[in-house]
Amino acid sequence: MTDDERLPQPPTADIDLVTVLHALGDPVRMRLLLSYADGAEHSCDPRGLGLDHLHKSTVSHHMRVLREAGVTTTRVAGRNRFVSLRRADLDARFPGLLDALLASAPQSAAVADVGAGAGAVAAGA
Amino acid sequence: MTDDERLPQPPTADIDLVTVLHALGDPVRMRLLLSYADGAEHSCDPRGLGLDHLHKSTVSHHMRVLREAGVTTTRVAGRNRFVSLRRADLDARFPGLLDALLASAPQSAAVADVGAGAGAVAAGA
DNA sequence: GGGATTGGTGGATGATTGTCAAACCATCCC
DNA sequence: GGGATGGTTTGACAATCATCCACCAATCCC
Repeated sequence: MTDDERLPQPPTADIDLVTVLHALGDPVRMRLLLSYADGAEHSCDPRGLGLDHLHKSTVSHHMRVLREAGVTTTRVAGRNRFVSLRRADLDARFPGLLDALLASAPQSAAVADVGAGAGAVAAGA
Repeated sequence: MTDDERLPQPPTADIDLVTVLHALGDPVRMRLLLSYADGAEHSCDPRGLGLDHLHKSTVSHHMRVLREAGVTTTRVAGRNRFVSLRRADLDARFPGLLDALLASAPQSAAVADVGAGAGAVAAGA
């Protein structure tokens, strides 16, 4: 499960705060973060996340930025990639940051802004 | 004191999380944030902040970005500008965020040479 | 194998952005 | 008035970035 192949990502100690903030300082990536906040693994399919207006490659680009910043991890399983939040790593490196962000974000990054959020693709499944 | 003229800034309710994160997703502005974390008012002089390598207009630009994002407030007194953190506003809008940032930042945005707290400026000069 | 599915790569392009330089403006002080 | 001081504005320029498009790569299923 969790020991599949993973796309390259920075080790926990190398996660840089400014890089993380830069990654999250974009409405699309903030929207992705909110989706990943449920702790579940998500496919790369942006449908249902209110990002239908974006090209697939654009979403792919944003997910890469999040991963390279250390925000997410991507597990490769067959032709699917399962993206999830590196919550433990982020909490260890920046205690309280993620909680504060997730508590504050919905007010500023309302789903209505980007579209209707139908929820996680793989959440709970 | 605090009712001098102030440069334009967004009202508290309009401070947007993504905009704030975008503003802080830059090493120079993160450095400024750390300087302002002492709660004091600071002149626009970047000397002593480890930003000596930057042109003054560049620093001015970064301070404008911070102010327009709602991170700082600027009081105009004579020919001086006194910049300070909008800590109460930020805490009200994003509880815990600033604390988490300031607790985490020094690890990532360490400044090599700054040994003097010459950043804080007494208004009575 | 052949086709469908899932997702990424690379190029192109327009928009932001970080930076410097020089000019400018307001204020203080002699 | 005339400098000197503190800071902003404007313009220019290179770098980064977000986005789209067309094509590609790996995998699953029949």
